[in-house]
Amino acid sequence: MTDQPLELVVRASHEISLLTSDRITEALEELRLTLATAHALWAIDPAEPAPSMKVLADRLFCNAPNLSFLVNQLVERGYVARDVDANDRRSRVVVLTEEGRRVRERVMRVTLEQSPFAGCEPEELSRLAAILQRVLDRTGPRPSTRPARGGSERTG
Amino acid sequence: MTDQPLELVVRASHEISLLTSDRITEALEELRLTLATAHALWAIDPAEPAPSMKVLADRLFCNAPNLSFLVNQLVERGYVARDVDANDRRSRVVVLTEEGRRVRERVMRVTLEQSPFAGCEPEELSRLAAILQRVLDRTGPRPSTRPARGGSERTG
DNA sequence: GCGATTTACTTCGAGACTCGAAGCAAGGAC
DNA sequence: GTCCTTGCTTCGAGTCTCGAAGTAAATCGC
Repeated sequence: MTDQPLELVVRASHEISLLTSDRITEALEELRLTLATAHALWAIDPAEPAPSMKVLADRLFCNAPNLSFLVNQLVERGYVARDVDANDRRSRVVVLTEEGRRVRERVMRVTLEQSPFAGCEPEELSRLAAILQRVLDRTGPRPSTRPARGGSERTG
Repeated sequence: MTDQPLELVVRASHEISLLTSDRITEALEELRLTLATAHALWAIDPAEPAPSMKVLADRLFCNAPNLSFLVNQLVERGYVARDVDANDRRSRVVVLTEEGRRVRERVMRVTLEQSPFAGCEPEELSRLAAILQRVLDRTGPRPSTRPARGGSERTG
């Protein structure tokens, strides 16, 4: 009865995430990051406009106080800076520093290398990507870690 | 450059896990569980022989002190009990109580319902299951949350 | 048998994460 | 200008996680 595909998929997906987290923890320590701060750093794509605290909190499924804490960690380590948004002076945007960009690249590289998905054939990976993309699209648009390639996003 | 399938897959998979966690948190509170304790409860399949603390810790990617803490939580809530393993009196096996079985069922049901994967067509789900199973198989056998259907496991 | 080592687990203390409540400053309605 | 809302921060409490140290049982070497 444990063999229904949905259960297998949910468990496998979760297991793969945990395994990946477990494998990268050591490398993250060298970068003075934890899983939480590394995830926050990952969520700031230098190719996109700098996200506000609120946007970032939504991306990370966490609340404002928690994000303040995480960003403080990154600021202390010199990986990001806070800027006041000129269009709304209540809002602070989080900007990667030069070193932050480098460290973020390293986090991504290590994570992709260590992921069990790294062992997939390109063809298998493409099928997987297509399915997962569809699944995410169906859940309704998220505050975008992944900015919708053909997208209608009006980021300014 | 963000479009390579591996990155998309790793991010999507992680995102889906987080989204699922976020969605079930409220329901778990009613069961007096957190994500960590719910995960521990999930990892104890009543159809398999009761796992030792060590086996359970391996399944959850956590260490011994942490597992002690989690099992204590579950014991306090009446969902599991510790038994001394007759074959090795150093070892304690974790056994679901009657209520523990019921609560575990509920955790699984809620999680599967709330998972973004729940929206997949059966055919899509099967393809996904096949791929993920292959990915996990390639990473080497884990201490088994998922006991290898055709398996050669000698559980005694 | 008996001591030394290893293994399974627990306790303890510290650090990291997360949240709700409360507070502050800026924007918007009127 | 006043009231309300929004974005963020600070604070305090609770949860999670780990390493270090300790206990008990098993195993090894003899």
